[in-house]
Amino acid sequence: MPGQASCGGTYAMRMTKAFGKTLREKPSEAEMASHELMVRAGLIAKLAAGIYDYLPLAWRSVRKIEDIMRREMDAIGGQEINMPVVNPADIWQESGRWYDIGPEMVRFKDRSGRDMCLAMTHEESVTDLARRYVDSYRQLPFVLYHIQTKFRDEPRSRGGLVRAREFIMKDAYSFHRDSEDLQRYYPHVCRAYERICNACGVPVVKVLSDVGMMGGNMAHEFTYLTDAGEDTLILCPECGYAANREVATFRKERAGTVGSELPKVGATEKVSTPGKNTIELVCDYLGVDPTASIKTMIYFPQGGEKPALVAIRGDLDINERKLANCLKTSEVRLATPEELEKFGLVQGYMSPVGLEGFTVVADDSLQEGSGYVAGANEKDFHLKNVVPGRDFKADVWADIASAREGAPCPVCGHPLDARRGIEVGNTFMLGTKYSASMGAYFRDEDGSLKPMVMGCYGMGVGRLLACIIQENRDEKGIIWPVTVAPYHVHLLSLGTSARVKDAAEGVYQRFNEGRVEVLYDDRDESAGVKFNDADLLGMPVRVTISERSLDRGGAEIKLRREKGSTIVPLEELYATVNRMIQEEFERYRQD
RNA sequence: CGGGGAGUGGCGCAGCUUGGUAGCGCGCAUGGUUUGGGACCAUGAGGCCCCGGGUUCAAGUCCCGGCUCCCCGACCA
Repeated sequence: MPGQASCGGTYAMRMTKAFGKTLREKPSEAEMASHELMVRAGLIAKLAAGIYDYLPLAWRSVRKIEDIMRREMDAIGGQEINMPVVNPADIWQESGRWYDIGPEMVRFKDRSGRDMCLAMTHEESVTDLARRYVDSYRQLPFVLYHIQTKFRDEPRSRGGLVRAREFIMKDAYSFHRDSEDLQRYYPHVCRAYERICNACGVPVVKVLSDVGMMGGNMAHEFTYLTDAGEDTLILCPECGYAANREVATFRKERAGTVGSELPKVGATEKVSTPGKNTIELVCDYLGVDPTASIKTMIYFPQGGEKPALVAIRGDLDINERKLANCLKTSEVRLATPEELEKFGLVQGYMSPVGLEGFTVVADDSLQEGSGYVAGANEKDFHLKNVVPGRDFKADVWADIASAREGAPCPVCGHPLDARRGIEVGNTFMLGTKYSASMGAYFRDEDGSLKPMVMGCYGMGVGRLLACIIQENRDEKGIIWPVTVAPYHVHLLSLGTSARVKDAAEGVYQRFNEGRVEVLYDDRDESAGVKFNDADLLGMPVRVTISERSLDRGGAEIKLRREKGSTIVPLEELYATVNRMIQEEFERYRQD
């Protein structure tokens, strides 16, 4: 069958022989629909928090998902390899990540005391491979990928396979002569990613994202939109702008502020504002709009040396991801009230005016306008007529504001939407972060030695499986897209009469010989149990054989995703079922 | 790591307030009756009530400590 993944040569399975069972009730551990269904249908079993067994049905799907990934990665020049789960520490020390990454990476010593770790991703090992095998620009570009189990000791696993600690991931790495070549290649990966997700029945949107621990200069996420998601995306319904909230921008338009109406303001003026320790209270009290006020917070960068004083327009919120990025640190932490006290500051009355010893970071929203209200750095007092640049200087001017629903789109100005989603895959333009630090150089045409320019592209296999089920289901159970269904056909017999049994066995035989992927419910169960299990397990085509169907002339055929059914004579069953499967595949055909 | 919740046969839960023989539904086993939407009858098996300490004549229940798991947040793919 075209485009059809094989499952190790096993086409048919009797339910009386199949390992696993279905659960009638919702397991207490499951919150998300996909998680509940995967446990109830006997797809996965939890061994520990975030650590799961994949049972036979799930594993068949996993292999089909992987084959779709292979097909698409091969189509854009990928070559599959496999890299070790266990890495020696030294390559991670070379890249620096041994020191940057926290306890989410599992570290241990081997018997001779050598530092080792469980690779949570494979930039280091693939870069090591590249530096040992590549000498010349003539060998570039190339793309390697592998599909492998990874372990990250997540602070909080959730949603079954959505966020597991041990998970299967497809990771691809491309190596280029220069960044232009990477930029030419990058869109091909993005297209492949969309094709993979679409082939699996999971719609995704491509959004701008933070580079995170990978480093590099540009990154996208491929996100499945669902309320059960854990990422927040900022989307423009008008022009298609899409970004993770971590990096999303927006137009900081001003609406009738004091500053814009009064280009020239006098010296700052200290005013009494007893008890007015929030933007809302102080603005109400002084009768000014929050857009004419300055919000000030103190943060400590990771490592915690010099604190940062962060100023932003009063109506906006600080985006800690953006702040961390512009402070060139991995994360930031808000100062506690006790720490503020040590600096002689009071929460609610702070401002950058007249303070020293801080890295002052100001949001670019404050670059325009003047005559702001800001804290006086004294309890119960604020300052009026504060002019950024005149009354305080910032060490860094940057966009550190958090985009939110309703803010104007940075591209077209239309109000933005905020949606939840699950990140299925990501693509990074890494640049030379790893090749330069690990010495992966090549000789270019002009004789010069250059670091290879890299891209890396990850996609979670188990997470995609969870998304497939989250998206393709109803109140009765899973509705597998045929492309990734464990079996294509669910054959069930009702009743114990020899007539029915013989007919069902005959059909099963015929399907088996014809290599139709069929799950045969040959159990001695009541009709209700069999139908409900068939709905729960969700194979695309259901074939029912019973006294009633035989009286009506054959077997009943029903698509899981549709309501109606038809009776087909037994002689025509094989051909009809094959045609229906073909038609189902057509629905997921790409291009 | 902060906040909340839960650990009782395989699964889902009650019992704990007010200490006194460990229960229900589903599942499982055996026999029988059933078979188009989670059937019925009968019989039966299955428990370190998360762990450790304490109080008490007596602890699933009260007290102290710990572990595990789930949810929200932080963080992350």
